[in-house]
Amino acid sequence: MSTNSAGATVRVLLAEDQSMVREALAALLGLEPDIEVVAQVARGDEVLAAAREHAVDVALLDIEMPGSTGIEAAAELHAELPELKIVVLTTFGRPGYLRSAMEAGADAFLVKDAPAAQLAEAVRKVLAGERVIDPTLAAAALAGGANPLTDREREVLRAAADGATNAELATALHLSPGTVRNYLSTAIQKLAVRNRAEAVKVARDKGWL
Amino acid sequence: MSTNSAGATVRVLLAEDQSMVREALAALLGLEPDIEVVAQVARGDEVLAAAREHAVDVALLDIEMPGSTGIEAAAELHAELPELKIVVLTTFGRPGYLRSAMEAGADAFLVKDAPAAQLAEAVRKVLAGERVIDPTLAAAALAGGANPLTDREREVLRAAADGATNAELATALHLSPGTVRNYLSTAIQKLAVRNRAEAVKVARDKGWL
DNA sequence: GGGGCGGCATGACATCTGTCATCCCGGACT
DNA sequence: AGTCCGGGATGACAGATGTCATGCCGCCCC
Repeated sequence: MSTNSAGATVRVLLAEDQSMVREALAALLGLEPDIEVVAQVARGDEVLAAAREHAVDVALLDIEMPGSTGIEAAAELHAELPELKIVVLTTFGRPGYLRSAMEAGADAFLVKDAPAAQLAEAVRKVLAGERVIDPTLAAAALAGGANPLTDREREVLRAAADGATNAELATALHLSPGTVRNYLSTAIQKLAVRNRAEAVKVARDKGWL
Repeated sequence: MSTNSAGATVRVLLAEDQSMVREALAALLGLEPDIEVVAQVARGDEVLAAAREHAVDVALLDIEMPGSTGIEAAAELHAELPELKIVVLTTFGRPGYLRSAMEAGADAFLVKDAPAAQLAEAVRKVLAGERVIDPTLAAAALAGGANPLTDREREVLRAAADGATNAELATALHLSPGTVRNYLSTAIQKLAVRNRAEAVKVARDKGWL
């Protein structure tokens, strides 16, 4: 159990699947005298156990990871270790990601093309009880509105993303081919596009997929 | 002009668009006593000028960058500064990327989920005249064969990737709609898939797009 | 000079996709 | 009880897409 009192070093967990990036971020944080990276994992489903075992103060989570996403890991951490501060760090500044990260209990949301100095800064701020969110992204998330797709529409769209045909989608999802087309049709209209490919594209880069 | 003689420090240029990753990699390399990161750029089209200005020994290039790709930058460097060693570092281990990186004059090809230690090691090896390539990837590149698509097919497929309709592609590429369909049809057959969406997918993750 | 290949085009045809109207069911809210 | 919404389905229809045969041009190579 760590105390987080002034002067003590912050115990950080790093979750990121690309080793080179992960170890590089560790090196970066290692330069800060008040921060210590005490655990590194490459999969979302190893986050909770590692956080428990190493009694970490702050978890730094990438979203795109095998096993489970950083968002899911954040939700688990928030439920099991409510004291723990969570920083979500991701490649894509998708408004939907920000929204779901916050709903999962994240304290900070950073994109990887922000200056590196913001990383250590964010760690310190969340520890002080602050929340850290890129204002531009926050605006986009609020303006963009919530995900308009129903669960089923999202499922079907996700399944259709790789170019599967309607018949294949139907068998894969245990639906009638006609129903698949109906869901895709409504999704297409809700997203104001003209075919499934465009629908996949916009849903993806809003973080709705 | 640097000498690269034993004992001298290696002058490295880092090209990577995501600041956080770039600065983290710089921190990582900074830990090595014999390596010095003397220049950092975030765009492909700034690589050549920076390499000239800072008299670098090794250029470390990400592929996915705005301006121009790391591959294109590598080709420029190789033509203008043949002495310079080039390490291509990328997120995706696509065989096609490896192939074109090598054709562009790269001396090493690393994927970001290799262990971080390989980065400094690769820098030293290329400087010693060695070539560094992941054997698994090399095998895949050789087995996978060359890109079977013609220039036009690739162009059309790339343009179709975002879900544009045939008519739109036709006007965008100054072609007849029928011709667009012909190209897509041949591309679909060459890639042994059943529609444009799948064609885009497989072309993409072979690095052929 | 003939053959092959790539770029470009057309027309015909079969299938796939997207839309719409319409239906049934169950849960939630008034 | 009535209404709305989401899940699931059917059938009909128009338009988009994929295939194929065929033709023309220009280039390169034997």
